[in-house]
Amino acid sequence: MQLSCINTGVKMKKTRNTKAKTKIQELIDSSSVALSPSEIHNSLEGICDKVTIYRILQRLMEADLIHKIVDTDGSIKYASCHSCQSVHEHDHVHFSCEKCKSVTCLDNVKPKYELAKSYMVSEMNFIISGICPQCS
Amino acid sequence: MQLSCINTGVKMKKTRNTKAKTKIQELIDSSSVALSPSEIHNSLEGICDKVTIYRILQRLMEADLIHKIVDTDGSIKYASCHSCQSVHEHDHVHFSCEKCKSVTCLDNVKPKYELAKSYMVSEMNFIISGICPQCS
DNA sequence: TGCTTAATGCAACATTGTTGCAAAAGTAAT
DNA sequence: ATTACTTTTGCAACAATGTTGCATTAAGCA
Repeated sequence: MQLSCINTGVKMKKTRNTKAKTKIQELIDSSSVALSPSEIHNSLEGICDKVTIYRILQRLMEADLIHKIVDTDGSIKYASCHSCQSVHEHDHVHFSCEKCKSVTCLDNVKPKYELAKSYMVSEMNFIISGICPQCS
Repeated sequence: MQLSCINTGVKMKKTRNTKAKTKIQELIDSSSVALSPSEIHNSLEGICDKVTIYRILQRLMEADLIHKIVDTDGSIKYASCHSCQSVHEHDHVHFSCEKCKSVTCLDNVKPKYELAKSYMVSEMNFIISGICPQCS
């Protein structure tokens, strides 16, 4: 049984590889910065509806092919999962440049913190804003 | 010259203490969890327009009386500045409970990370989601 | 080729946040 | 207290982002 879903976990759903899905996945994979749904929509220039983009992004998330980043202003961006292979973790830092407005993954920068054991951690979103090396 | 603005920095603007501003400030100060603009609006039950709330929150931010937190889903919440007195820093961790949906400041939890010197840091938003002590 | 079901487009809607402008209210001086 | 000045507010209208239902289209398998 061939599944396009990488997730080897509990619930497997059959997902189909459509043109739009392939395009979006390629776009995110080839991008050095995280992309917002509207940026993706503009890049694809009417290849599909905005609703479709939201739904495809959701599917790519569930398939662990991309991950979501919440930017400093609360806007949502998506980036490819470069650093995570078998183990799927997004505990790395993101950087948001105030000048060029780019959001990038700092895959090898992982924050250390001490939390009381009474907290059960499932996810984290760590974004640092400032000026990136290219802009300074 | 008496100013209601704590910010001792460059540009000082005279701000007036209105009923709505006082109420909002009191509400945020007395809350143990971070509040969203709509939550504030509901709590105040029509004491003022939603536009006014956004503008007051902006003013309280500029006066360094409150700070903004971007939740896991990108929604914006505001919390009082308990931990920062003269030095105004928001380098502490926030916790977002998936069960009770509360966002709290962990004032004494400060993450450590190593960033290349080529990055100029100005702010950070670190939010960890999971289950809080009260819900587990 | 045909069947089943996932995926899409469209329209309509919900939420959040913003802008301009006239009216109201706070603050200081008279 | 009254006046004068400026900030603050309310209203309406708008913009951006994201969601839902449903009919239609198309992917993938037998």
